[in-house]
Amino acid sequence: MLDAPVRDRQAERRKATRTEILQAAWEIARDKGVADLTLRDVADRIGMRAPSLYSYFRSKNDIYDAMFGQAWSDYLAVVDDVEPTLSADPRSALKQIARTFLDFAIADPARHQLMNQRTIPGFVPSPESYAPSVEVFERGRAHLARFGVEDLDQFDLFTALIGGLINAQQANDPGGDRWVRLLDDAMDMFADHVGLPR
Amino acid sequence: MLDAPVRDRQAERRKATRTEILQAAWEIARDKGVADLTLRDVADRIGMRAPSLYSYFRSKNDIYDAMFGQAWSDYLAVVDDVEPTLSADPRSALKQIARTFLDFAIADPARHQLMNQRTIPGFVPSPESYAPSVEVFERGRAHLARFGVEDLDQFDLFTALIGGLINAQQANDPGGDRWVRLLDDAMDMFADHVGLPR
DNA sequence: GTCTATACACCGATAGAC
DNA sequence: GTCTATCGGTGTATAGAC
Repeated sequence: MLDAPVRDRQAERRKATRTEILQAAWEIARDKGVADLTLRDVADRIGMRAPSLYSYFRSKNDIYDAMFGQAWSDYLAVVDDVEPTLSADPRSALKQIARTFLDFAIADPARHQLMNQRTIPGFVPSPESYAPSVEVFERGRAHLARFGVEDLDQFDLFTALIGGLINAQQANDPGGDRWVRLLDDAMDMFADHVGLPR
Repeated sequence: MLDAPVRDRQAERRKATRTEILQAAWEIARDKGVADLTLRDVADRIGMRAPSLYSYFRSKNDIYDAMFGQAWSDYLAVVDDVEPTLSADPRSALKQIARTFLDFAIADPARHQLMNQRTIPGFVPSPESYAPSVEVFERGRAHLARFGVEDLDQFDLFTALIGGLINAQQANDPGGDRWVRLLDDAMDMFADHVGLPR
């Protein structure tokens, strides 16, 4: 009996194909909207037939689920990069945290819709895909707690405020900056409310 | 040549059928989600075949458009009812205005999605259907202006704040009250920010 | 294992008989 | 005005070629 090979070339290939499928799906989602994604479009883009995708994902919602997890993992990586560079001044750090999230959302509205809205019929993220989003949430909470903002209600208000600006922007002035440019003002309002020093 | 009849029975009947179609559409939207609405379901509910709907609406998006306009007109009627009863105290009135909008949104999530999110593929409200939402917007702006909150940026922040709470509620804790119960606190935060008396 | 061909049920929309 | 029939498109399932 032979030893198992050190590298599992087949598993590597499989994973590479999955990545290729997801990449194509993201391109189409950015282009036509995440709700207008079709399996035939995805397959076409990588030279496959639609049913072949079922060798890599159990359903279309499974693809959405992988995209959801990937998006939040990507943002978690952004948080990892940004966190060490955050200002020691609470008010400045608050604005940096908010700005980072907002920039990420605005850069890709389709991704934001998938990550933060529950708008795709029948799609509910799996616990595994949901995990990185929970981690991002906890990171933010922990960081604000260092400033003395420890109340969950206050953190919920913080996230709702940022999300509200993003949603208003995308729904009422897509591509513009009417709401987005209010972010710093909004963060000052919040900082005052929770008693951060000026 | 005969005089035209005083009542146009045919037009009345036509309008009644349109109303019946919309009513059925709302029931299904509430039940299965606004994005899961199908013409066959709507037709079935009123004892028609799907193609017959095209005698009353030019497309499915036309139905969405009528629903959009109806929802905002309904809310405008709510505003009409509530406005005379608003408190003379700016801070209290602010909370009443916000609470009214939030209650309307939470009472029917499908309606809120249609009214305030741009999430249905290919649907863009027509100018006629958009008009009542503009009117609601102007009413709110005018009312806040009476308290000295005249800056458009401040009003935009006000609407984003309320919408953010609603969206966070529906996306992360549907049916609960984790974000919704923060409304009064959020309104106090905003009132402080714009300098309303305590 | 990977992919294709084929099929099914459903969708919005249209044509045409009555 | 309402119907039947049908079209092209969708997600999904499966049998079978390689």
